Amino acid sequence: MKDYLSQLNDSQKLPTIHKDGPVMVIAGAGSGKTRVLTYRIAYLMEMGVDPFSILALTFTNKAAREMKERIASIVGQSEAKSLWMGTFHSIFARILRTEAEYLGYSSNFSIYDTQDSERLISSIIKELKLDKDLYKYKSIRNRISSLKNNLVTVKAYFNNPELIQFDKESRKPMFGKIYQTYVERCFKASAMDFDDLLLKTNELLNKYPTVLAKYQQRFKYIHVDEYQDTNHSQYLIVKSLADKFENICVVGDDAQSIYGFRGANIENILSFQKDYPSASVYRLEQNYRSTQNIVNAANSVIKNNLNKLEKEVWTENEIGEKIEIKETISDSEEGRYVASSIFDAKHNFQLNNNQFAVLYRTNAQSRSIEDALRRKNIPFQIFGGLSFYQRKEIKDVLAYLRIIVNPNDEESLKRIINYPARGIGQTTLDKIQIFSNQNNLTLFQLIEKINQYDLNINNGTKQKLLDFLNMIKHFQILNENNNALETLNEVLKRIGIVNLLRNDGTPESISRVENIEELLNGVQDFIDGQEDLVESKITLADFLEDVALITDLDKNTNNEEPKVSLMTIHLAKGLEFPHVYIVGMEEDLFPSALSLTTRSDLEEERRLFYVALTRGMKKINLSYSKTRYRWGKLNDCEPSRFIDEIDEKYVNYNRNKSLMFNSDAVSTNKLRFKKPVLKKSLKNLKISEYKSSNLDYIDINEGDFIIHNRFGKGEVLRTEGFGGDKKAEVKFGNSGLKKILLKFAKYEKVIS
DNA sequence: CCAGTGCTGCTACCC
DNA sequence: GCAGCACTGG
Repeated sequence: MKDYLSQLNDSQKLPTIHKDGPVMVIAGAGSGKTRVLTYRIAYLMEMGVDPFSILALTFTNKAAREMKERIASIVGQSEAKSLWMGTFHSIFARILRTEAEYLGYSSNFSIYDTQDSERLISSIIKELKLDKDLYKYKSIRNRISSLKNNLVTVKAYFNNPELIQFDKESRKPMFGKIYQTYVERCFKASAMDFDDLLLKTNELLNKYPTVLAKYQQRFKYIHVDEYQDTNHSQYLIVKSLADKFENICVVGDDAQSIYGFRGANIENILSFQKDYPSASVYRLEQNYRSTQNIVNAANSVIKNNLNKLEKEVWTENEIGEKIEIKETISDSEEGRYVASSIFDAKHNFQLNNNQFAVLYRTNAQSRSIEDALRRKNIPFQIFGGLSFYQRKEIKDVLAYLRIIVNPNDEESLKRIINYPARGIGQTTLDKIQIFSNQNNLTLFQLIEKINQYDLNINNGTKQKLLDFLNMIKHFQILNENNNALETLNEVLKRIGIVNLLRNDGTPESISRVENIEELLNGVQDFIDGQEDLVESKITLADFLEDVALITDLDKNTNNEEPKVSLMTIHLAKGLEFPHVYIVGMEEDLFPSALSLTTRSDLEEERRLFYVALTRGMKKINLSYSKTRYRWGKLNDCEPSRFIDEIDEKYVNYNRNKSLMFNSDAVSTNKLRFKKPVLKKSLKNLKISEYKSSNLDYIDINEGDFIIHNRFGKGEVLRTEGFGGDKKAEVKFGNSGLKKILLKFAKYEKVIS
C-alpha cells in the first residue's frame, strides 16, 4: 500500500509526508508537483484523515478529475469520491448554493458568463445615455472585474476618493453609477458573475462567523495548486478557511505566474512565509520531463527576470536535440513549415499525432496552422478560442434551460424572448424593460402581470408575451418530473429551432444543428458520468452548473483518434508534449505589444515563454515570420527578443534560408486580393480600400454574366442608376433573383 | 416587426 | 477577418 512513497525522490517525499502545519512547495516546471499533491492527499487519508475534511483547489476541472482518479487508484474509489476537489469557482459555487440565503440569494442563482456581463453592461450604458465610445463595455467589465477581485464592492468604491478621482480623470465619471447598476441588476436577476463567486464567498465568510466556523471546521486540510496564479480574492478565501488549523499546503512556481492580467498576484507566493512564519518551504528542482537542452534553454531565458525566487531547475535526462529556430516569410508559410515538420517527424520516428502540440500567443494565430494541417491531412484539435458553450446556437438553447431553472435570469430571457421569432420586437422589449426597471420587477414577473399594467402594448402583443410565459411555465412543470435530457428534448421540439436552422440550409446553420445535437450528447454524457449518484434524477440545475464552469480543456477526448493539439500558451500550462512548436515568435506579438510599457508586464510575458518552453519533453521548434496578417492587414514583423535570450548553445538557427528560394509573399497576396491592384503598395492596402475602389461596375450591362463571391454565377437581367448608384438585377443559378449595388458588391465579370 | 445589409472596431491571455 | 450592431425598406 505504501510503496507509492518509494516512487518519490527525497525532496518530493518531505512535503508529501509533512502532515500538519503550513507547507509551501516551490516546484519547478516538470518536477512532479502533481505527484506530490496526489500522494500527499492519499497519505493523509491513510493517516486516518476523513476525505470530507480535505479540500484541494486546482486550476482546471480536468486537473481535479485526474488527480481524483490517481488518488482513487491508491485509496479506493469510494473514499476518493468524498474529497472536495475542484476549481475555486466550482467549489465555491457549490458552497454558495448551499448558503445562498445568507446573502439574500436563492440557491438556483444563474452564473453569468463574460458575454452575459458584457451585454448587461452594454444595455446599462445605453440606458444611462452615456457615450459608448467613451464608456466601452469591455473595459468597463474589466474594471468591474478587477475591483471585485480586490474586494472593492460598490460601497467601498464610493468610499474611496482615489478610485472616483481615477475614473473622473479617465473621463468616465459615471463609472461608479454603472458599477452600482450592474450589481443591482445582477442581484435582481438572481445571477452571479465569475468574480462574484469569489467575492460573495468572501462576503459570506467575513460577515457570518457561524458559516466561517462551519467551513473552517470542515476543511481541516487545505491544498492549493498553482498558488502563484491566485488573485487577492482567492487568497483571502484560502487564508480565512485555513485560519483555524493552519494545515495549508500551497504548491506553485513563481516562474510560471502568467495570470497577472486577470488579477493574479505573484506576491501571494512570495509572501507566504510572512503570512505563516512557521511555514516549511520545500523546493523541487529536479525536472523529470524535459531534455537537458530544453531545461537549460528555459533557465537561460528566465534568468532575465529580476523579480523571482531563487532556484535552479536541473535534470538527469538525456541532453537531447537543440531547439530549432525557423524564419518564414509569411504566416501561411509558417503554417506549412509546422505541418510538414510534423509530417516528417511522424513518419521518420513513427510518432502519433497526439505527441505534438502547436502553441501560440493569441487564438487568432491558429488559422494559418489549421489550414496547413488540413491540407496535409493531419488530424488536429483546437482548444480554446470560441468554445463550444459560447456558440450562439448553444447559448440560445442553454438560455431556455437557464430560464427554466431561474426565471429571473434577465440576460437569458432577453436572448430568447423573440428567438425563434414570435413577434415580440424591440419596441415591446424596450417598453417592458423600462417599466420593469422602474418598478423593481424582473421581466418575467412583469409579464406574469402584464394585464394589470398600462404599458401601451396592444392586446395581440400582450397575448404573445403571455404565450411565451406559459411555454416557459410548461417547461418548468415538465422539468420537475423529468431529467435534464428529457427536458431538453421537449424544449427543442417545442421551439422548433432545429427545423428552423435546417430549413435555412446554409453550411453555417447545418453546423449549428450539429452543435445542438452535440449538446444533446453532452447532456447524455453528463448523465452517464453521474449514474452512481444517489439521486436517480439528474437535474437541469446540475447540468447547468457544470456547463457554466467548464473549460475547453475539460472536454473528454479519450476515445478519439490521436490528434495534434493547438492551443494558447496560457491553456497549455500544466500540460506536456514530446514535440512542441511555438509559433509567432515576433516582437509585438510575443512579447505582446501591450506588455512593453512596464517591466512587470514584460516579465510576465517572459514567464509565459518559460512556460511554453517547459511544456516540451523531447524537441522544441520555434518559428517567426517576417510578415503576418493581423486584423486583415499585412504587417512587417521583427523576430522576438526572447529568441536572443536563449543561450545560443542550445539552439539551431535557420535564418533567412527561406528568402532565397521562396516567393511565398507574392503568391499569398495574389490569393488574398483576387484582382491585381495597380500602383498601390500591396503591403499596406486595407481590404476596405480595395472594396471601394471597385471600378468594374461601370462595365456591367444587361446580358452580361458575373461571378458573385456569395451568390455564384448569374446573368444580368437589367440595370438601373448611374455611377456609384448603379444597381443590377441579376439572376443567379443558385440563389435566384437579386438586386445588387454594383459599387459595393464583390464580383467579377465573366469575359466571354 | 423583421430580415438583410453595410459598418465598426477589435483581440492578449480565462474561470 | 469577423462578430455584433445600426440602419433601412418591405
